[in-house]
Amino acid sequence: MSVANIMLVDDHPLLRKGLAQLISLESHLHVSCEASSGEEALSLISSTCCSPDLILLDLDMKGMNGLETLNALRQANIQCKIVMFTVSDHETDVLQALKFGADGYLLKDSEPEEVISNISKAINGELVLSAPLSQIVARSIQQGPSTASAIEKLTKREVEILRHIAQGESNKVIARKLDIAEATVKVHIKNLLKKLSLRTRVEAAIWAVENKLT
Amino acid sequence: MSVANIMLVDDHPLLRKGLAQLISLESHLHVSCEASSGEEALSLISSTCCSPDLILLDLDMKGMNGLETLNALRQANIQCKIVMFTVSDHETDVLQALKFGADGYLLKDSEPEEVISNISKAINGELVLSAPLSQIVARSIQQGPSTASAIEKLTKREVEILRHIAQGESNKVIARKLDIAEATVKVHIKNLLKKLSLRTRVEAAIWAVENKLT
DNA sequence: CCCAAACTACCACTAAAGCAGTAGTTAACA
DNA sequence: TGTTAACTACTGCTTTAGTGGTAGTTTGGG
Repeated sequence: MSVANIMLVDDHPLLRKGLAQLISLESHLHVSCEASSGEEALSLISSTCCSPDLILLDLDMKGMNGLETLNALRQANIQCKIVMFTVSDHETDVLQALKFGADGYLLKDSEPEEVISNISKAINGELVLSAPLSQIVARSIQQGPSTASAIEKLTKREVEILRHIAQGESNKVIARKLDIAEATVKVHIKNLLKKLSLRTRVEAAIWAVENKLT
Repeated sequence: MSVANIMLVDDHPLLRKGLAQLISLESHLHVSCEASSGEEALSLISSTCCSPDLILLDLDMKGMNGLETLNALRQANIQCKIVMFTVSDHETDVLQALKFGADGYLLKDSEPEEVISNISKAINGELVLSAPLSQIVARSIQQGPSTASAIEKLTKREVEILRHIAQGESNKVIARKLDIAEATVKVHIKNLLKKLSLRTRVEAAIWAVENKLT
């Protein structure tokens, strides 16, 4: 293969610089364009201003986050390799990314050499994961598709109510805001707790915060 | 002034590379050494292997975090400029850092030019803050030293119990684990809620998680 | 030595949360 | 068309949480 074009999507300019510089040291890799947000990435891609062979995509961005961007890109039928590049080693993020069609998931605290070699592998069609993540993925497969897409099992209403719980609101307040009976709120909470295998609203709030549902 | 020596402390090798490269473009700045953890930074400094004019210190690191490192450096009577460099715009982090004697607080999503100019200013003795933070700091000063060091107002026992709340445990469970009466747990919670200006254990749990007390 | 703060404990009470079961309406779907 | 899932609502009940007040012990600092 000649030279692979790479697109960087990250809202930290400095990290982009670091990555770009690192990549520029490799003769077979070339950073063809950069975006500082999911929205920008989408418009760049769709306007065919650049057609990278691989996209390095940050997860934790303002506005449209990495997973949403990934999903949007795949919906738009973008076929190039997409590798997530993030600090999050949360199981849900990893599994969601893979589910949405990511070709890899690398952690930002990896060694530079590892990042480069993984990018190269991804370009050649390998699915690459940062070492610490293999266990997580393996474990989740053993346990079945339970913990991972837990949130997908929730109905819209349940997710909505979970967000309110994660704001510390009481059932009464939630009921008033959603204009439904407090009893109904309780029902939804009972159901969502069961789906998430949690026991109390406190655990639900913690879960929501840790999974950035806020 | 001739050339200012800068030390980078961050557990992301890539970000260090990016920063180093950016800084190397400035003739009056020079990266004299790097550390990937707070512990490493301390040992490098104390062994006088390097004596930087300014330290760029990440907040969110494994092991010893940025605030602890900052504190340790100041305790060790290190007089050089120390500027925090992080993604966190949490009020508590900013105020804690300033309290511990940081000479600045920059956000990682700043523009590179802004970072460079702020580093230069810090070296010249200015206290530098990323733009979005000025408001936060100003507001907190208006409101008095309340929200900031909230956690410092908590007693050891209260912090301990707060951690348990942040695990989703009930009063009964906490009481059993700490081998005290449930009524006592309630008293501690009542007190810590008041100190943190919160109303329920759910809010406390959220607070704890968001402030990484877990 | 005394004081203040922290930690402990109890009581009584109100409010909130959670569980179980029943049941009506709507909308999607086979 | 019948079935299922989601959303809604209610009752009744038990458990947990939270507030107020009182009060004893311990501990560190002036």
